[in-house]
Amino acid sequence: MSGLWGLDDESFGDVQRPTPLGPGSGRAGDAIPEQLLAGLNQPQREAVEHRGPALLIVAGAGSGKTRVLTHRIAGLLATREAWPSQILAITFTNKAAAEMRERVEQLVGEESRGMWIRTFHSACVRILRREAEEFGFKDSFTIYDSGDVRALLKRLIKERGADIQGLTPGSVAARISNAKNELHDVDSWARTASLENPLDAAFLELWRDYDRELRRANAFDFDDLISQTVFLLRAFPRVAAQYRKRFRHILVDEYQDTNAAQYALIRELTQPVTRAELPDLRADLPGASLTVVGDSDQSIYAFRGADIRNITDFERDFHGARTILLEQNYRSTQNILSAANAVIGNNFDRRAKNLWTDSGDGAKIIGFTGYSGHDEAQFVADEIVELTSAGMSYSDIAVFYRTNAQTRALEEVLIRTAVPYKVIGGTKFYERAEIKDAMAYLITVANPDDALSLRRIMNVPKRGIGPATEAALQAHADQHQITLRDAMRRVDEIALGPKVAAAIKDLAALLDELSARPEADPGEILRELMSRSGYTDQLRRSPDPQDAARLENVEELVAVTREYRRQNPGGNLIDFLTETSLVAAADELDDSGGQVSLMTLHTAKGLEFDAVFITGIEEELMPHRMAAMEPGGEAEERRLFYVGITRARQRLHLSLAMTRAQFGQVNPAAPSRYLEEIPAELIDWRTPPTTMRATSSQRAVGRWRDLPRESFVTGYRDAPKALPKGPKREFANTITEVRDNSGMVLEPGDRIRHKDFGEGRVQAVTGVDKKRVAEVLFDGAGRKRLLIKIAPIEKLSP
DNA sequence: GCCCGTCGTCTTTTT
DNA sequence: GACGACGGGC
Repeated sequence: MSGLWGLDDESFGDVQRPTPLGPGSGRAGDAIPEQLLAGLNQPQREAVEHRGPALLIVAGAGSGKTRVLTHRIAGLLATREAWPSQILAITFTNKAAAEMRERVEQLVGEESRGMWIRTFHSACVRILRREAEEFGFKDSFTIYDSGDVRALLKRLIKERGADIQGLTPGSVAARISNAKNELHDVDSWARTASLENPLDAAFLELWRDYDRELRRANAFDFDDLISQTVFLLRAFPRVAAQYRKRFRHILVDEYQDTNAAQYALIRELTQPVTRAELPDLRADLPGASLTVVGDSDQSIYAFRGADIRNITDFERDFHGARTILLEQNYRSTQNILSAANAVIGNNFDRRAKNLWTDSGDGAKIIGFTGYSGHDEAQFVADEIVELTSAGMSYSDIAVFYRTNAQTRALEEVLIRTAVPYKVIGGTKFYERAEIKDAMAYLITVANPDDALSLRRIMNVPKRGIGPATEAALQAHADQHQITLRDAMRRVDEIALGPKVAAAIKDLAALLDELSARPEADPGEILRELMSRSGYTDQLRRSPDPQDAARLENVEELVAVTREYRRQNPGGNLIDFLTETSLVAAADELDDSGGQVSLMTLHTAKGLEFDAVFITGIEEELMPHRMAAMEPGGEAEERRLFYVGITRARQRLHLSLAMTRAQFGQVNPAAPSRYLEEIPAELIDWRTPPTTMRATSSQRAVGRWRDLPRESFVTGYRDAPKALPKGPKREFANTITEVRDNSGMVLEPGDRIRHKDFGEGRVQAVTGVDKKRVAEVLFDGAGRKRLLIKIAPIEKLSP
């Protein structure tokens, strides 16, 4: 236990200092400086000033909760009620944590050093690494992401032959995750389950296998990070007492998204400390003061165990709690807020809350109904062009959708229209095979016990180590109770061909050599691994043009690791891997980029933009057909829509399509029920939706799929006029279709023909090279900007 | 052991 | 329409 806290900036503040203040003991001598209170409205001010054991700040969307939290922290420091090291602020994303840290630093300067402002997961990783030895783990443990979990389960299911029972990696992973979020372990779950059910019995065995494999690999999954921390604090009271003594003020953001395990963690950390537990205390300490901020209307993570009761029952849970309501909105126009209020008002069983602003009605919400997802995407692109030519910056615009699959059409059209964009989340980069390979190499170096990563790279690049050889190695490992990595080192003991044996030995030697340098620059380790393993050579020599792109990706990863080292001097390989494991989608957001942001509605939470597009507002998509079946799912989907609406500051666009492609198949789509909940006068429909929904649910889907287009048009609710007719639009689709117009020379005045927009005249040409953009006035479709290189156009005449 | 073609499955949201 | 599983030919 000694050396628990090094002499770094996080050493314990002495709680017994001259102005000792437990929660509830009243205020310190110093008053909160007026500059920290200036500009706050009355409830905000109260939320900053209140002192007591527990405080719930119910913060409606855009009501300035980050401001309140940061000013509250600054106030605690300025009055000397707390030392920085006594503050623990917990968020859900790194971006939120970084923003909070930055804003506190702006308010109090250097003094913020030593505070823990972290996500749930990274705070827990930190505790687990510090206590690993005590707990029987190595502090070099690695973290399995959902892909790793599935890969492991896939193998285990196959080994047990459980696949015939219909158990899939996905379903088993979800069940284990849910159970762990409920703070179950295998044994406690077994006690509550009825094991006569063969499916449950098989699941239980798999879970046991899975946990055993994780332990053997010296690895944790995401859910373990929280639950194991709770188990640790419960099992080792002395360890728990250290943390309880240290953290005197705990603040939790987005409290409505906490699950049972996270709730338990907060409970553990806010328990009092007695002298019996920590003899060096001069007196017993009351539990830390707890401040939570949240909004039950924005609870959208029930599917991963978030329990809305954590926030609704807060006052009952935490004795002496005070609740403060923030309802004044500083973000959106009244029109946007009215729409949001109207939608969320349809959720029963909620504490009434009404967002308001004094900043005026603003523009009307714009609505659009497209024929197809492509048509809808074209609307989005056209509006973006209009907004930006009116002076709005790309980075102030965001496009939201319910499912990641919807990005395809949007991306195709945005590329063609030359709108710069970035897809947030989707985590594409780290999911590429070559990046996963490179990361597996790094993990294998950092954590030699991790057999999953070792298996992944064992035969990449090809070394002639096939399934049979791998099985022989594993058998040898099992037989001698050693790890797979040990078995590779001792390959001489196995009867294998000389070529394969030499390859295995070489690989083991390379990995061991780099494992011996745990503090080396991660970028340097990666570079050596990639070149000495032959990985880069294999890509370089390949005739496949895609391998050139893969090589570039690997090089980009090397650049990422180097950048990491630059930002975190002394950051070692384990630190780097931890950070990359815990990045959330929202963390990728970079507002300096000058790009439109594309993301799911879930990712959008906590963000705001001048202009927002919410797309795919259709039945089956919003509410999503899967969610609608779950208990409480329909209400949660409504909250999701509400979250999307309230992200917009100035302009809100709502769009849907009459048909939506899925699996390459086109299906009819009906307007979402939520659209009808918005008062009609708030929306200016460019093209209104049909009232198809009323009948669609009663009709066999196949029946009206074949109806002529006119039947879509008749029966529009108060439709001013029929949808624009005209030739059926064919959208040039896949961007993978190789089109290269780089040779085409266009000048103002040229006539061109576009595949979708028909004929038009070039007005101007800007940009250089691959990024040349033509501004074209089409005879029928109006003004468009096109990326010349890839636009589906042909030149007609000079 | 490796390569390549065919066929079936799948998609909700994420730390 | 993408990806993985599987089987046949080398």
